[in-house]
Amino acid sequence: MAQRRSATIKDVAAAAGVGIATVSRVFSGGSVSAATRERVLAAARELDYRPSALGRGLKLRRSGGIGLIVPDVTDPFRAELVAGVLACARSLGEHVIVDAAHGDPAREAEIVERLVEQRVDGIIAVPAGELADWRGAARVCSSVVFADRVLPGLPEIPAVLPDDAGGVRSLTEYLAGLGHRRIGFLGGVPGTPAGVRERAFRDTLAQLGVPVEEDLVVAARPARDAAYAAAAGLLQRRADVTAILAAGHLLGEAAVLVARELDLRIPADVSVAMMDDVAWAELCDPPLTAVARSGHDIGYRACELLLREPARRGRGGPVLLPTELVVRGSCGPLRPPRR
Amino acid sequence: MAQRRSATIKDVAAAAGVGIATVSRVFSGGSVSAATRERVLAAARELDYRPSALGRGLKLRRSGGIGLIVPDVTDPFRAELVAGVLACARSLGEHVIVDAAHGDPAREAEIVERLVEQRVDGIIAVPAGELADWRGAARVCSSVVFADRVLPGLPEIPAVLPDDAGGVRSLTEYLAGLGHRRIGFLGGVPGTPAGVRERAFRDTLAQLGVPVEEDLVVAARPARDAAYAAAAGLLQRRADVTAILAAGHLLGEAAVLVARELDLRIPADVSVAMMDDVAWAELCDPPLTAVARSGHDIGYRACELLLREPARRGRGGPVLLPTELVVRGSCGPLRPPRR
DNA sequence: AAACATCATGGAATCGTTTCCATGGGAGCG
DNA sequence: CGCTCCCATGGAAACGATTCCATGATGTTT
Repeated sequence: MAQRRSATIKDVAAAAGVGIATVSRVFSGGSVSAATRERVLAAARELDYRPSALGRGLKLRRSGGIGLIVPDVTDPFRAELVAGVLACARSLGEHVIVDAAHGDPAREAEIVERLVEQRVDGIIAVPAGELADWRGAARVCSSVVFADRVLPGLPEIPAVLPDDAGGVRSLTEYLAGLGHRRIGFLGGVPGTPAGVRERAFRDTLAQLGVPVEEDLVVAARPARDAAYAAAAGLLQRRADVTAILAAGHLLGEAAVLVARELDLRIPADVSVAMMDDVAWAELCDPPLTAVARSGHDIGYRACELLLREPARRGRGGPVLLPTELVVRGSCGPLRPPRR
Repeated sequence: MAQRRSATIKDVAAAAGVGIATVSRVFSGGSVSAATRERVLAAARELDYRPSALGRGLKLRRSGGIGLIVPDVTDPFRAELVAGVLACARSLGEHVIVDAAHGDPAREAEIVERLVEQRVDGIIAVPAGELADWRGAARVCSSVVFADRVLPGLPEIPAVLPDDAGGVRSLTEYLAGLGHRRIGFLGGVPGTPAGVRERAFRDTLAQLGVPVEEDLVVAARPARDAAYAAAAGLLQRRADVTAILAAGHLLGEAAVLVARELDLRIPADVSVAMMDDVAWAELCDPPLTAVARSGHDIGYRACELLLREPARRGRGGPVLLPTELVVRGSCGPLRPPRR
């Protein structure tokens, strides 16, 4: 029972008195007579045999797994995305190799390299940069699907994205509808994909006839300290802003903390709304108005695109998933300015 | 350049005019003369060759990856744990196959089966139940380390655990020190590993000479709705509780929401403290006092135990990692009872 | 200068599967 | 009864790497 090395298909064949081809058929669904099948299964059970995915993978030239690269698994939105990929992959019988690139293109390139060596059946990535050999990976052994983000230099890679622009637009319109005119925008650094959101903000304001004050649009790296600094800078510099639109949950968090620090009441003194409806938005006091994009759906959809719709991939541009405005209590109508 | 099938070691050998053994040595660190090595690398680059982990794995009988099973990757604490495992695995050159069992032992058993077939070098699990063949997995191809939780029936499996008992003790002592005597305990269902926390709560109270009222100890399944129901039940049934100790972040969240619903001010009407220092604890108003256990450390340590200290595994019982009481503003001194 | 140790190198076996192809027997049909 | 057809089955050749072992060419020692 406790054999030195785990049983192989050969051992099972010998024990059942059949050829290895027959054992293989039993386990991978070939046609085998009922009696033989039973004998083989009994022998396999007896020997505690598990087919080796390595042997099979070598022969089949695929590992039966996919790779998933995210910036950070602890970000609640990314965690949801991971969960979505996991759910879809499981339903399709594939396993998932997950790794975090932490926003570092070099690290990401290493991960891609490794996944290609593993001969994964495909890669889903929230890409950090163009350093990795995305084209090579897509060509050599597997296909690539981007999720949540795209890379400007690689338009041919299929992608599944949240409708960020639509989300920002609805937030902006909502705030403007409440009467706000001096709306602070906390966004990401210009070079990054965050540009979509800032653009949507500007466009919507322009469309509503509200002038954009450059001074009210600030950018921060995606990190807690940077977000906090940006929010503090904005709120201290411009005591006359009446609303803050945070382009991400880290920025929203920063806005809330800074407001509390400065003794500004939400929404009496300043309204706050953000992108990303993470769990704490509801726990905040007051609960935060936010735009929800479903990380789960994005991950699930990306995985489907990768594994079950090879034909549709990349046709008709990226798949856009809808966002939803969740109104809570953090935004109020315009009041006379403070001070 | 865009060959039909990706280049193999044979192609590289032929292109470089050497034997395949030499190519193998170049890539896996054997001794090769500098000139030959250069020729081989040039040929490999030319052919865009990547060694196949499948071929290597078959020969070496190991895949170079480990498996990680958690109940749910979207739980912030579990996400941190995943990040810790990822960090350690990366530093040791292994990849990680992640899957979520969602608390279902049957699903977990399937995942274990799959990982064994993949011939992973080891499995780290936050186990859901004893249905999976943990012993078999540990024996056949890989070793198993439990993280964050253990299974009573499997004491021989090594484990890395937070010092839950210590954490609950410090919370209980803290609340009692503020004068609280009627402390409500929101815990997990009895059968589960959550028992450790309840036991620590009871023991600490006994030690402090405070009688335990059974009516104040309630249990909930680890889900939002169940947690909310438990918290609501407790606070409505016993309007005289002056403090709540939530044994997990979901329960803490429920306590905060229910208190808000019932118009109880924190900490004026009721003090709230919880296990798990998740991100929103700081964003809450008032910020929540909590006990921090580092998911990252638990994951990292479990991975180290699995991969680099096979000798120390399982000796001297589970590894206990310290917890830390983070005092914020959600607990106040005892006041005259409400009503 | 002979014997020997050292080193780079290639050949070949091996890891555990899948799958093509050949074989043999039984059933169906004329 | 003989022929064909089909189906279950086994043998053997991949798949792409590692590694033991043998070989020849060096360099070292007495």
